[in-house]
Amino acid sequence: MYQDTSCWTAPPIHSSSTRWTRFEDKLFEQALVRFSDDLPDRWDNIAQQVPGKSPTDVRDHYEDLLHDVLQIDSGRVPMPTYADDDSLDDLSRWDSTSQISFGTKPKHGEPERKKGTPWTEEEHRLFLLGLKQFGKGDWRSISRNVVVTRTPTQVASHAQKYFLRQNSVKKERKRSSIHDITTVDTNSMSMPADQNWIPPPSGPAQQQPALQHLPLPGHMSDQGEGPIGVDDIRVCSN
DNA sequence: AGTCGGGTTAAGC
DNA sequence: GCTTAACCCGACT
Repeated sequence: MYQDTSCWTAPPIHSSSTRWTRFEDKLFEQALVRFSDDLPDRWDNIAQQVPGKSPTDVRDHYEDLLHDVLQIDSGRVPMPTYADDDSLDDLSRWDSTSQISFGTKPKHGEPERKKGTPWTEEEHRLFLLGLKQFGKGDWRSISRNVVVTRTPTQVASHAQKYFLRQNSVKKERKRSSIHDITTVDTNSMSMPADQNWIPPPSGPAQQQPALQHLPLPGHMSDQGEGPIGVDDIRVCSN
């Protein structure tokens, strides 16, 4: 029972460049995950997924969202814009079988075990942000409002691995992992122009530059370098 | 071949 | 609904 995104009974779409409907938001967020920030024409691609929106629109919207998150993060705003909205449930995610359409969708009712779509950097960053917003344990809210491409179960599972990694990494890390990213790289996330976010004064002087941009593994076949995963992103304020 | 990382799933609370 | 742990698979050593 896979949900084909193309089969959605799409609600009326208002393609105003200023107003974003829930549905548009969904399309946007899904596209956000699909087109990682390492792709050249990211906003063009994403814009194509959201009818009526221009690349500039989606980029602005992204910065808006990021800004919101950062404000929430810094305790200025209680809740995210649509935190209590649940009218988008049916179109917010795929079944774990189909997941993100990264090209490898199971044909049809395949009894086979699904491989499981790896988390993207983007998703992991969102996860970390959600973690800060809603706290550890509220996977449902995180899934619902932040990492909309993952089910609560998937988020919980990812969190489990993430925290396990955090613990084991203290001892000694063997291979690099996506979970090594523990800081949200807000730069690579396109900081809002106005830079309203004020990093909480974390006592002593440490606080590295909010975000470290670590190279992703991608394909390390030719690069003998130690690849680092999505999880190298760490939430900054703390 | 053994080990590790990461995703899914089932069981327990 | 969340946590924990087993399980599985792919990739790395």
